[in-house]
Amino acid sequence: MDNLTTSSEKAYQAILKVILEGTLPRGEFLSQRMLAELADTSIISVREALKRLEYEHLIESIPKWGVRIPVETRTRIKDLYGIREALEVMVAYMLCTKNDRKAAEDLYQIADEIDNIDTSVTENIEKLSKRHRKFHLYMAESTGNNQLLVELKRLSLWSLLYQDPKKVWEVREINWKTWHKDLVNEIFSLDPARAQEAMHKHIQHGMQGDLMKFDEGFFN
Amino acid sequence: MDNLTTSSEKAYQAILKVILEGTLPRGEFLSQRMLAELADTSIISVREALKRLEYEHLIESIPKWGVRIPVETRTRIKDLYGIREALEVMVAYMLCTKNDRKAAEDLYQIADEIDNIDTSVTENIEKLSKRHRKFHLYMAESTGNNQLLVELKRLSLWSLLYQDPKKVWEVREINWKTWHKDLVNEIFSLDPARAQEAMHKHIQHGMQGDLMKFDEGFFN
DNA sequence: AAGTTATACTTGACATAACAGATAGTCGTG
DNA sequence: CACGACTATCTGTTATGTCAAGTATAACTT
Repeated sequence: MDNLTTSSEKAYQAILKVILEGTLPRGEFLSQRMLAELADTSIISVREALKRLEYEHLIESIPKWGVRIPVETRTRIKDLYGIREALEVMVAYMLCTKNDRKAAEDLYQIADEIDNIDTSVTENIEKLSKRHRKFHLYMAESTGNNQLLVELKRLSLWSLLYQDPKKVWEVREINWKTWHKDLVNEIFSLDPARAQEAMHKHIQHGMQGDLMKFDEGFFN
Repeated sequence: MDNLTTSSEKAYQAILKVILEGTLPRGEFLSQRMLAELADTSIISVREALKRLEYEHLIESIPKWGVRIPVETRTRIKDLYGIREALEVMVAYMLCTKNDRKAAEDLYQIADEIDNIDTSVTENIEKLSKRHRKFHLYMAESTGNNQLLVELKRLSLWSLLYQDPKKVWEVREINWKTWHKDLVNEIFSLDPARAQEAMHKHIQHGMQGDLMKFDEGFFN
């Protein structure tokens, strides 16, 4: 956990916690005073925290009216995944044109670890989720563009909102054993078109999983 | 100009104004009280405005120390252009796969307007800048992904920071008369690889112009 | 004269409280 | 019973004042 030196940070962490726990109802407006009491700080710190959370797509703010946790819709999911896809494809493109062999080897190894995890063991699922996050962040780091990393982290918070990993991974069983290794190979194929197309597919595949969850009414 | 109903908005507009005018020195820390006096509001409204400006990459904030207009560096320019490139390439990709003929025709017309403006007339330069902005925003709109538009607008504010259009456009004289029309043609070529590559080139070309300005010491 | 301490002043951060707008409930009147 | 005005009480917004921390300057000591 970060420093809780500043009061805004304290408010941020507290609100983030209850959001991720899912205790707050979606769609209903949240009272700033209530949140201040909950976080044991003042309203103004809460407001700063809310600004940040809005920026991270975890809440939406309607001026003069308040903030709320957005109700998910298909279009919202698709839109945010679109941003994610844009950034990740750019990562793939940059890695491809840079052709950093060290990064290629490291990534291949991480990909191998991911592909070989036995998902039938429930304990492994969380581990898989962590590895997968590490995988994508490592790619972003390897581009050398720090802003890309920042933006991707900002989005990754949102996707934590529905982290029931069982559903997420189930869908991907199709071509399981080489799914991530193939991606790495395509990225480092020295052909930007192939690299980008592989990443497009990768992200879109993930989105399909989340959309299925949505259709099944996973988000109350 | 937006509603100046809220006080934060007022502060935001006032601070944005002085930033874009370039009257504030880069690198030096700005006093919140001074800004509050300048915007004729209270400190807290200024603080909210600063948070937003930080998200828009116009200022950077160092906790417990204050905010300042960042000194530009080559890496900062390249990093932010990287984000821009990611989003714009995604726009191109989506337009290509959607293949909306109406959008194609509209865009071709705007591109034609841009390509045919006589840049030797100084009055036209601002017009050109506006058209170019419209061009890119129209593309983003046509994707149907609203978030893409939001993110691009957020970034476009930053690039306004060095809007001395003479320099910007000068560089692009090379293959002038069909530069934007070619881009539109490539995007709607039905080949995602070509669409993306054309947009990569387009943005990178713009970046090269700004980097040249930077090397010439354009940003004091 | 040099170094150290004290003090006044600046800054950002924050809490409290006052303000404005909207809503819901209630009381009173037709 | 119905309907309109008033009030109590929510809400977000914002101004004022306070606090702590850092900085420069003055003052004192050796």
